[in-house]
Amino acid sequence: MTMNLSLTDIQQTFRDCGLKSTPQRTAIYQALVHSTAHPTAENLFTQVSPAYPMLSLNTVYYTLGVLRKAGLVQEVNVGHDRARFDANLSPHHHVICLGCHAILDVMDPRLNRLSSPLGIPKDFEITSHQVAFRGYCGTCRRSRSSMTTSPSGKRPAIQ
Amino acid sequence: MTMNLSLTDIQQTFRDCGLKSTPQRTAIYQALVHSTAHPTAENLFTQVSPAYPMLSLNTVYYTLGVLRKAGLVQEVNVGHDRARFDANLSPHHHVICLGCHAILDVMDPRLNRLSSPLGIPKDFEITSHQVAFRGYCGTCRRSRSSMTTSPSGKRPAIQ
DNA sequence: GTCATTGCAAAGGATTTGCAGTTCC
DNA sequence: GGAACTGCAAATCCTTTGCAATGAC
Repeated sequence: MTMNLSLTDIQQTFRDCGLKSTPQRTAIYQALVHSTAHPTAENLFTQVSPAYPMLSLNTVYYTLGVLRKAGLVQEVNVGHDRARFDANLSPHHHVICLGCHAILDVMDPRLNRLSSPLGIPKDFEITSHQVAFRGYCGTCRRSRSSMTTSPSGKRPAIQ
Repeated sequence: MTMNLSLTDIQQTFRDCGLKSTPQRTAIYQALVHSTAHPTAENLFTQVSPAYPMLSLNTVYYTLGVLRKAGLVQEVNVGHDRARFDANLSPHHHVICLGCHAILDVMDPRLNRLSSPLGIPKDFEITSHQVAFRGYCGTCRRSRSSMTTSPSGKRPAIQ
């Protein structure tokens, strides 16, 4: 989520990017801008559907593709599961909960200034970087600790 | 790629993890250990197939799943395309070429010591982090610059 | 008027599941 | 001997493609 964009703001954004402004497109983008949950295409479909019962999931995919190419949206990839989307355009990083797969934005500016990595070919041009922190959110941590605590304190070797 | 593991090393590793040692499993793991290319399941299938003509792609998936659960292999996710695998167990990071989708390991130890990120809930427990650098390798950079150079130097607004 | 966008249906591609036969321990 | 592993086939799930109708500019 970047900020509170009004409908007219969004339509102006579309115009600036040379995109046609349709009700579906506006609704999908607005839902994404106002979300911090990094929703999937289907999440957005479910959220926008009530207002546009004729909306098809295909349109959500198509729209997200258009917005991505226009640079208004980024795809966040965690695991090789379904794609998740983010309308936060400022450089930022992510924290991913391994339990519930929640994704949180991390705006820590120190992470934006990592020096170029050692040991890569000199002619490799780095254009961006992103840090992914993994761990367990409070809720998942609590439910895990009550589950996996064993007398020996050992974890099973597998899984 | 971690190091040069012999067949007996690999069989010992499997034994240590409580995994049965089969020819297919050994071949798949060996191929992965000796690769720096972060191959896909299908890459590994193609590579191992000649020696084991009866090998099924399913077995490759199954094996990679077993190795992942045993902690011998990690899945590297770049984009939401096919999963790629890495037998490098030491903490490390990745550089991804946006042109050819090559993935390089980055062993820069400074990246292993990032401080905990600001602005996340205090009860979120971070267990690991990984930095993904993106850019263009020398080859892709050269073919791109000869292609996209335009008099105005402007990039197209879309795509 | 033209071309992007939409919706529906079908296709595509990566991965998983079911199951019988085999192999490792 | 028993459980894990393998191979084949079919199923599943996310995403893309084809195409005719609609709508934005």
